Amino acid sequence: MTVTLADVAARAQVSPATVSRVLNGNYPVAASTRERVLRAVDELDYVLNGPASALAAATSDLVGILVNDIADPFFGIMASAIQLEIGGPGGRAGGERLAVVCNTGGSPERELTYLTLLQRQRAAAVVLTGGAVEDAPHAAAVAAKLRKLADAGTRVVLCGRPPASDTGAIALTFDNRGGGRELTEHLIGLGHRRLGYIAGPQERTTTRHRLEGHRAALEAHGIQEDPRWTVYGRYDRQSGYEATLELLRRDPSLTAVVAANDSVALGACAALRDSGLRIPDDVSVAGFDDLPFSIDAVPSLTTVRLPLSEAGARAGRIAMGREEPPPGGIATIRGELMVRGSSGGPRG
Amino acid sequence: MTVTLADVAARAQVSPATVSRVLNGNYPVAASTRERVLRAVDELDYVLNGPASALAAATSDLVGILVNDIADPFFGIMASAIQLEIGGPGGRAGGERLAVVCNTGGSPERELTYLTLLQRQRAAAVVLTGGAVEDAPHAAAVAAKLRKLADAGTRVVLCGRPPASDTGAIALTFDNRGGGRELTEHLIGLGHRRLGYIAGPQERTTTRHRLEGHRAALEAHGIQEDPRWTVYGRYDRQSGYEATLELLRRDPSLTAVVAANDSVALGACAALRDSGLRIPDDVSVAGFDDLPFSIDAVPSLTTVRLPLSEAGARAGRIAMGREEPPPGGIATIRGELMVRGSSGGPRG
DNA sequence: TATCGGATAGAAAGCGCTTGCTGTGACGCT
DNA sequence: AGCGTCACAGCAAGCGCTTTCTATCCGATA
Repeated sequence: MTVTLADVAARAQVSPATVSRVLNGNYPVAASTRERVLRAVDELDYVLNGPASALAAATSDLVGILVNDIADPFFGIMASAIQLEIGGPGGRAGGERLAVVCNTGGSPERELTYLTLLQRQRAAAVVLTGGAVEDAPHAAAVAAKLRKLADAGTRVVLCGRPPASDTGAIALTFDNRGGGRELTEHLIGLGHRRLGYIAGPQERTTTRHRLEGHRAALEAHGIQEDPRWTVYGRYDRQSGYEATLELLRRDPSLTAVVAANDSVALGACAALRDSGLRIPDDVSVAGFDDLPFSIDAVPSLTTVRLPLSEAGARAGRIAMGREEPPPGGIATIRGELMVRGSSGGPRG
Repeated sequence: MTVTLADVAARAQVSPATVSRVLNGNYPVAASTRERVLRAVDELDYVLNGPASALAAATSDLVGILVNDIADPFFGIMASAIQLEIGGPGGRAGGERLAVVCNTGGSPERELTYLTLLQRQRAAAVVLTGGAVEDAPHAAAVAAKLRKLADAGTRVVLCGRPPASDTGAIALTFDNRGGGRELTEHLIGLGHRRLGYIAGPQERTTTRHRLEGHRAALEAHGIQEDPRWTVYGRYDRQSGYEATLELLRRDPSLTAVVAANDSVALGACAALRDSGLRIPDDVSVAGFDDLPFSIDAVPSLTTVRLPLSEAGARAGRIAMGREEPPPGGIATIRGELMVRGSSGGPRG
């Protein structure tokens, strides 16, 4: 039925071992023999049996990429960059590895299960993207899993995620706190004193860090924060829309709204517009991430650019062992403030 | 070093066979024994060796999802929906399958290589999303590969892709032609007579079908198309921007621009704005797909909604054998015209 | 009480590949 | 001429699991 190594060997009049070596190309094989084998492979249309090979060699060519939400370009862009470096066919790397993207949907359980699945497959490497959940038991469970993976020889890289100590994982972290701070300082510099903040899900590290940056900026400028000014939500447009209406209801005198990310900011813009407010004349809006669509918003969005592609590429290279990990296994990647049309001085 | 089935068996004082049966749960095992085994599994922190299991059972729990561009929400949304149905952890399905999304970047070679990789892994199913490339040799190669996969027992589903005859693949196709036609008829109905068209990459089926629909509408209404009115490009914003400037250069009297998809339309809007033209007062714009951000454009985008989530979910279910394939193995999914603010009557 | 059949558990044969070790000529050196 | 050295090629032992076939134990049946 299916063609096996042995069939190829028989056809090429060599031993299975030789065929294997030709295919893996890590052992001297005479040119003439190699050619004969290759011809047989071709003629028989032979396809290597991945599981068998993985079993025998105790390694596989699978690389896992965990993302929170594959429909969100934030993750899509990183995943794309990682995958390009991992290899996959046509990527920059030589070997053909199967880079697989796993969608956790932000659920801790699914994250854990995917890690187990990847462990089960004896993945060569795993890259986890996006913020982590701050639930202690879960964090411990993930850390334990990561350590186990690392012990088993799987390279583990965190991309845009806080370091997980004691796990042997390399971490490329985004400076969310610094970015948040810079963004809010920009608004304060424009003269804003009453700023609403639309945060992401409460339990995520990214949410907390960005918010901390925001608050640090307020504090540094002697602005007493009003608890009414913060609303938690999800990282999507609708959440931004609803949260903005809520903010407006709580305090109509706000002159600026800082959003947890660009999608949320877009929702905020829509809500403001629907409320008859002009941007930035009545209310300034700021986002985070600088996703491609942000520049197309009207007015274009002031935001903090995160080098998603670059970070992903680097994570991918490290995962493949093609780049030295940063000293200490941790690198912090800074964002860049992008001042655009959605922010301006407050009215009056 | 690593814990194996045998270790668990030893600890539970049973044979490896019994442990395997407990884990796979398809053979009668006494409750007390089962419990003992499960406890041993837990205590030893045993993780099944995927490759070994796949080898012995001659099947794997991998499901491949091929997408053109993972950074594009069009694919992200479909992939997400597919994955949810495939199972993956926490999905609707019971079994834990590893749904992996593979990013072809629109490259035929990578598409082919990924298919081989999946074949190598003995994937349980494969879902191909997005339009195909019209290059004959490549199409034949893909068809051959799909047939081989199907023969090997892998379920193959095409989602948003034209049928591939003789391959045993189930196809859920988007009615791009019909959608394109409807969209253009809407504009014609508003009074437009000079319509520019920004197409996608020339060699893609999706590009051709949408354009054919557009032209069919023109013809049906006795509008003689001017070759200058069509510009080919890529499916991204920048391409839309550039193409629009080109269209404006070629014929400044255009009163409407139809874009190959929403991203392109957004670029078109930006270009028009930058050229001092108002939307829709001076020029109407229309997109395709109705991605989430389309409603946030200013003005919001008239477009054709494609039920990406629904289609993806259905493809996923079919791939898992949980839904009957459509009669004949082919289903056409229609889009729905969404009339919004970016289209209006021509000036004058 | 002798016999059966159902319910479990085990033994063992692979699944298809990799790889350490063992030949085996051919070559170059002294 | 004799012998160490290479460059290759093959043997065979697994890798860790599944699954067929067989053995065993028991209560049930006649």
